[in-house]
Amino acid sequence: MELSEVSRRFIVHWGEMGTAWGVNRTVSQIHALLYFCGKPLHAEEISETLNVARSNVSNSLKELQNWKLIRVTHVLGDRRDYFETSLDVWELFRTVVRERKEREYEPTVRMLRELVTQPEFEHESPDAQDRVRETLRLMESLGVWADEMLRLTPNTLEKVLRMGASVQKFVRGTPKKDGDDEPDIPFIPMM
Amino acid sequence: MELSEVSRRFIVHWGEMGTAWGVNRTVSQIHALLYFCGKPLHAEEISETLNVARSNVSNSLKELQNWKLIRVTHVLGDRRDYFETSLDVWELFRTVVRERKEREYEPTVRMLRELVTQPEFEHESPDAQDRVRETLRLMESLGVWADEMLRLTPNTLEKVLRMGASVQKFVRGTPKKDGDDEPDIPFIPMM
DNA sequence: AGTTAATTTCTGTTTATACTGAAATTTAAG
DNA sequence: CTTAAATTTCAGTATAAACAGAAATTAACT
Repeated sequence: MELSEVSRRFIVHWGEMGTAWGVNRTVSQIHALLYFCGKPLHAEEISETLNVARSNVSNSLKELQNWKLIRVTHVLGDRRDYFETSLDVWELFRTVVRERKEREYEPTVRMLRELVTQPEFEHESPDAQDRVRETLRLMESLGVWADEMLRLTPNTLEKVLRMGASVQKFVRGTPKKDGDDEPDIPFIPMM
Repeated sequence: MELSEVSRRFIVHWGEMGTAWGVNRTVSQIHALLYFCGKPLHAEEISETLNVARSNVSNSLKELQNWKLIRVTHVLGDRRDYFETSLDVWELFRTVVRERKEREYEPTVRMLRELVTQPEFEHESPDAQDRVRETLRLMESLGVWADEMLRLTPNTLEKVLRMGASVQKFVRGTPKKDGDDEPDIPFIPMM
């Protein structure tokens, strides 16, 4: 398939950022391609379009399936597997968050939980104990919050996000004109 | 410095996760060490404690400074630089979010903004145009929201996080008993 | 200025990951 | 069952990042 200059730029950039996002270039490029084109493609076409080895495409597609970012489809009278991604960017976003939570976050929560329940943990300095416990607390709060957000539809999620500023007012009263907000306002649960 | 078994486990795990978090093992280990110990350390001591080359420590400390996660301090009658990290895990969290936003997110927003303003962009299929524009919209919403959250004190931030469920009720009315929420509820701005 | 401690920079090595091309396997159709 | 297409696995290569150790630089004290 011939790529337009615009799509090429989109895909190349996505590939470059992939590294920062925790996937390799090819994986990221393939996903960008499927998203931009908006139609199912087979491996051979991907391979030719992006100029990467067929086997590389195969492995990258498997990786994208692990991420739950693509699914297989078929076209009548064609044996080949076609791959497509959701075209709803909010849904994609949720999928990525869900996966990253599992990979980058849950393992540490588990470790911390185990650590604080060990008898030897009590031998640490009280300050260090507090720090570890606070870390666990933060991560658990984040986890609960993320799960709640992930339960929302993309549509609702977008609204919640747009509410950001309002939520702030709600929690802490009137916002300050400039600089950081006041350090400590008692929390009144809302309902 | 001699590490306890608990601290060793903490530091080793942190180091392993570092890769998934976008920093290398040593960088992550050093930060874990400084956080766990809760007192300033000089490079030599870090080097000995973690068994990594002095030069590696030097570079990793610089990297941690780029991340704004550590600062230099000094002790009277000692020429050496001592390094310490904030012991407030919420502040650390904010710092990391701020940095990651800049590194993993802003570049793409910039790219998308440029892309949609190019004249050639209009030649793409309307659907592809929409997808790119929606992607930009999502990322800009996220960015605004994140900036708002980052403006809060750690204390307030924690409260906002704990409000997660309530916010949801607020946006979409009563939560459903099970499964996904309803797809489309009109949004009534709150204030 | 000279000396020594402290830190950084540099170069080469190691390690991990990405990738290619070929071989092997699987899958579907005849 | 045979054949051919499609896909995956595998082994070797390339690339990039992490790291160690030495050399060079910087900074403090005499």
